[in-house]
Amino acid sequence: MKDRLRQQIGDALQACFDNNTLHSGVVPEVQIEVPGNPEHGDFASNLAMTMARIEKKSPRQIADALIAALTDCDFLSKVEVAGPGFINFTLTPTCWYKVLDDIAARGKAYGLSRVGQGRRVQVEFVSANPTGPLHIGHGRGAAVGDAVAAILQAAGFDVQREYYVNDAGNQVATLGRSIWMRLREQNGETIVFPEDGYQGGYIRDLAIKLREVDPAIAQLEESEAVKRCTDFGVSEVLKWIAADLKDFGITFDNWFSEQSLYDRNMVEIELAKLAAKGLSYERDGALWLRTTDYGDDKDRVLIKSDGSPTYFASDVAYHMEKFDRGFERVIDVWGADHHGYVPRMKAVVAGLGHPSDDLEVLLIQMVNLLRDGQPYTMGKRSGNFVTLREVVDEVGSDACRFYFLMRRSDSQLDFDLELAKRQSSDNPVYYVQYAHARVCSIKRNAQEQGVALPKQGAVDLSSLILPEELLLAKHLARYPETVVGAAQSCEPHRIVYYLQELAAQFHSYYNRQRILVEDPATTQARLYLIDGVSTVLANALNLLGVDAPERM
RNA sequence: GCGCGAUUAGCUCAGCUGGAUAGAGCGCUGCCCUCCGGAGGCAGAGGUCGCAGGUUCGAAUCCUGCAUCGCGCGCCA
Repeated sequence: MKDRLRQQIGDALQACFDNNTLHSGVVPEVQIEVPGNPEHGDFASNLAMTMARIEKKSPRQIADALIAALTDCDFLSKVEVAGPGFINFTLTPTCWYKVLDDIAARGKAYGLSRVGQGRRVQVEFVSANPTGPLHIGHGRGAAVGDAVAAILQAAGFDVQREYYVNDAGNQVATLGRSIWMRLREQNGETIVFPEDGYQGGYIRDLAIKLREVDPAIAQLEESEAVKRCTDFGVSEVLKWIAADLKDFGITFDNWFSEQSLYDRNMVEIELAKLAAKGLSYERDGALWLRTTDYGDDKDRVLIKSDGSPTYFASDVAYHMEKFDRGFERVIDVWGADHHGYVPRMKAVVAGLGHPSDDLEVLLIQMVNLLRDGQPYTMGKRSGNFVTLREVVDEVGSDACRFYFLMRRSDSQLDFDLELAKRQSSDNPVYYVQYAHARVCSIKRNAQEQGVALPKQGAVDLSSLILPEELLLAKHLARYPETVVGAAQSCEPHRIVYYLQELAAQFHSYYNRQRILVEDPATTQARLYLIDGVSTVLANALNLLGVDAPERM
C-alpha cells in the first residue's frame, strides 16, 4: 500500500518538474509515515517540508503543486495539506479490506517477506558455560535469541541458531574438581571443598551418578580422575541444558565446541592470519592484538607470556571462523555485564576487513524476579540463583517467553511470577492468548449454529463499515512492516507491543458488537475479519515461541 | 579517573531511527453483565520527556556540558 502511494507521489513530483511548477529537479527520498493522529489520515508525507529550502518556496505551496499533479487514483479518498506542510492521504475503506483476502490467502505465510534476500545470518545465543543449570538470566537470552532468529527468518534471512560451548579452560576444570571432591566426600573422605568450587547441590548428584556408572574412578590417580569428572560433568550438564531449552521450545542448529577449535588448531591458524595482516605484535613476552586501531581503548593480549592463550584468543578465532563459514551477518546475544567486550570484538571484525556492524551484539539486561511485587531470589538446589526450569515449571513456557520479550532486551525486566500465572486481563500473555481463544470460540459457536465459515476471497465485505472494523483491518495491514522493523532492529519487543494492541482492539470490538448477527452477510464479513485477527495473532505469537491456544 | 548504558505519568515501560495535541499496561476514581467466553469493556484523573545550552521549518529523539543511578575497565574465564 505504502509502496503504491510512494509511486504515485514520485510520479506527481516528476510531473511538477516537467511542467515547471517546481524547478530544482532534485528528487529527495520520499518519506511516508503513519500519523499518530487518525484525523491526519492513513499516511502522511513530509516531502513538501524537506523540499522547502532547495525549492525556495513555502512547504504549503509545494504541497499544493504536488497534490494538483497527483493523477486520479481509485484508492485515495482524500488528500490534503495540513499543519506546517504535511500531505495527508486517506485511503478508501475497500483497499483496507483487501488485506483480509490477503491474510486468508496466505494464512501462516502472512507477514513473511523477502527483505533479507536469503542472506546468511548466524544468531549465537545462550552459550552458557556447561558448569551448571541454566538460570533465569540465560532464559531471557534464550527467548530473545530464538525470537530474533525467528523474526529474521520471517523477514527472509537464512538463519542459523548456534550455541557456543565453553568446554575448554578453567571453568570446566573447576567443574571437574568440584565433582571429584564431592565424589571423595561420598566415599567417606573428609574433604576441604575448594573455595572457587561450584556450590550447588547438583554437583553432589553428578558425583553420585558418576560413581555408579564408573565405580573404578575412585582408584584412579587424581589428575586422571578429575579429567573424567570434567568430561562426565560437561556432558551431563549439556544434556540438562539441552533438555531445559527443549522444554522451553528452543533447539539449536549447531552446538559449537570451543575445545574443537584447539583440537583442529584453529586458534593457532586464525592467529597466524592476524599476524600476517600485521594486526598483532609481541611485547613483554606476550602476543597482543592491535584492537586500538579499530576503536578499542587498549590492545588486548592473545597469548600470555607463559605461552597459554587467553579466552579472548579462542573467541577471536571463533568469530573469524564464523565469517569463514560464510555468514554475512553475525549476531551475538550476551549478558549486559559483558558490554565492555563489544568494542574489542568489533575491532576484530573491522580488522578482518568487514564493516564492524556485520557483528551485532545484543545485550541482555538482568531479570528481577518478583512474587506479588516482592523480590524473589532464592534458588533451591542450584547455588544462589533461580533456575530457568524452576520458573518454566511454575508459570509455563508461554508466559515465561512472553514476559522475557516484553521489554527491550537491553533494559532491565521485572518479572512477577504471580502475575504471570494470573488468568485475567492484567496478565498480558493471557490477554493476548485469550483474544485468539475467543475468536476460535466464536467460530465453534458459529458452526454449532449451522453458520458456514466464510471462504477465502468469496466474502462480501461491504457491510464492514464501523470505525472499529476499519481500525482492525488497518492494524492487520501493518503486521508485515512490523515484522520487518523488528528484524532490522533485532527488537522482538515490537512484536509484543503489536500483539497487545491488536488484542486490545479485538476485545474492544467484541465487547461492542456481536459477530454472529441476524444478517448473514454481516455475519460472514465479521467472521472473515476476526478470522484475520486470529491468523495474525497466531503468526505473531509463533514468532515469539508462544502458543496460540484454541481453548484456555 | 576513563568508557558504556540509562533518566518519559504514582509504578513498570513504549515512542516506528527528526514530525502534528508525547502513548500503553498496572495502580487509582466512576461506570457497563436480557451479552457469541466478564478470563472482557467504557470513561476520568495523572507529564517542565533529569537540568542547561546548541543544531532547524520542527527535538523525548541529533550535538555539547552538568547532575544522579547502574555496569564495565586483568597476560581471569
